[in-house]
Amino acid sequence: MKNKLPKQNINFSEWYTQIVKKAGLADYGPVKGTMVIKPYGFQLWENIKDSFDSMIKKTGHVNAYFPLFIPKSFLAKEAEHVEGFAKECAIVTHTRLKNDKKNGVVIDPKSKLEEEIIVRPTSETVIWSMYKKWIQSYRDLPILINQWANVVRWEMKTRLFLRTSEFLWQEGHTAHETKEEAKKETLDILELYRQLAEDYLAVPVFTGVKTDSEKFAGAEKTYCIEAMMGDKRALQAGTSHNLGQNFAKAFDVKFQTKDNKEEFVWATSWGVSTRLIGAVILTHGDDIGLRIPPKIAPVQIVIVPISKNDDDEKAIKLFLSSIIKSLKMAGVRIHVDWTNNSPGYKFNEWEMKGVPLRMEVGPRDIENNKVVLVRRDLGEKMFLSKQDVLSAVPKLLEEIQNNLFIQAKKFRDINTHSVSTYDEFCSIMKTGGFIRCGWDGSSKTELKIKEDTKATIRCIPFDEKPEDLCCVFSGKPAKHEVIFAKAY
RNA sequence: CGGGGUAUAGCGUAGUCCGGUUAACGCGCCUGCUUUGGGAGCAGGAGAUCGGGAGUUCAAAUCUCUCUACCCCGACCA
Repeated sequence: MKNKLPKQNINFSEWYTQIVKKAGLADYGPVKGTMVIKPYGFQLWENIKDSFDSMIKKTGHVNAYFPLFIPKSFLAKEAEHVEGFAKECAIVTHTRLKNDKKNGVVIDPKSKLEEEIIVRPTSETVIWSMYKKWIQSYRDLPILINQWANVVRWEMKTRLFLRTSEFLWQEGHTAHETKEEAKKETLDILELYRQLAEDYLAVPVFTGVKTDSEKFAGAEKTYCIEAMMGDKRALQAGTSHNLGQNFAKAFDVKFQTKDNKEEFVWATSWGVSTRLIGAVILTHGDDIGLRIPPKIAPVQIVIVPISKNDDDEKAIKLFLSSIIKSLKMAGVRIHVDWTNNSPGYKFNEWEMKGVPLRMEVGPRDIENNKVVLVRRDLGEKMFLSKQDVLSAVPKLLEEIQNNLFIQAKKFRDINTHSVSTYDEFCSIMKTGGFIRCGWDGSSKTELKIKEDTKATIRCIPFDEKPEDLCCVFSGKPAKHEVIFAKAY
């Protein structure tokens, strides 16, 4: 055995970094905190992206593109927003380099910009500066725009996919006539995020509201999906913000109502990022490698031919041609590994890359008119007749998709505890997991618990039942039932 | 950004404490032949100014300083 991964339970963090690199998902870029997404990882992203893109198009949203560069002054228009992002902005101050005998290339001081430009950490400000031009009357509303883009946040500590200085995401920015409509939009999108996570990524999530201290800088309310990773820590997988009239006021975006009154526009924004790939890895991965849910897997079935000579190879190609053709027609993403590596090598390689199904075809199978199928999620080996393969593969892919979700949900549920005393709370936090408990609603309590245990309130779940609960920390009657966890 | 650790060929390591020939090994890579049902074999070959820079010395992978990246633990975040 070579090229082995570290065991998850020995060093989960190291396991993560290694699998990302070994499975060919990504590599480090030359600038600190940057990431190269390699073809296998990018196909995964494209599949996630396409799934969500069609969801939002079905609900009336359209794509557009706004610039990477934002005037520095824009960021200052919304007070909380500056506060939230000022500390992590990349700033363009000059526009030219020049040659220097001593130091190679240096900044040309003559090219200093009058007003410095920031690289977007998120696009609310540019977008609302444009919406001001586009919106006059209620007839211009709603605006339901999304963009697929890169953003830059200068993070101190970075990790591939989970937190990089530059990342890819989608950001939706909508403008509405009424408060209710904006709220509905925020919640409708959250529901799409839940579907994306659970039905496509097979990642079970809690849905809920962020507390004030955890909400987006500039939002009235932030709704989120929160998932549990394989090390029992929480990952915020998507957020949907009800921005109220904050950005409309900051950018002076008013519209005329039907009865000819002037009113500020109501706004939402929402995003998911390449972090979702991290969620997939950390939710489903095991000591062998990745396990990618079939719906988003770049390769859904890999075929490993086993041939002893050229005649075998010819026979296998012939045997496979009709199978491959029909599977492709059925929309199955298929790859045949004709490399000269040994079968054992290929088995390990593709298991590490998380391909849901493997088909083995050798002389023995051809003789019996059969193929071998192996499920990545269970390691189960099956022998199927050639005729049965076509109907079995789509069914198996569906089963694997469901099973990954069930396994992840089971894991999350047994590691989600309801507690009523702070002693219990602390002892559970030592071993990890989610805790559901009462909270008195004060930021002080929240902060104190964070200082003690490193756990934060991931969300106030929609299905909370605070009625008979007391705050786990203060003992006061609970204002909310919340979910605590250590987060990524 | 603070504390601790690591950095030697694409990957994993030995050598570093105690400075001294041509920097060693396994895997991978290239060529050829033989192979192929759980990480194939033989033969030949390429590949490292020892993370970067500065210093001490007749001599530095080895000692000193500094910078950078990664890992673990804290503060910030999607």
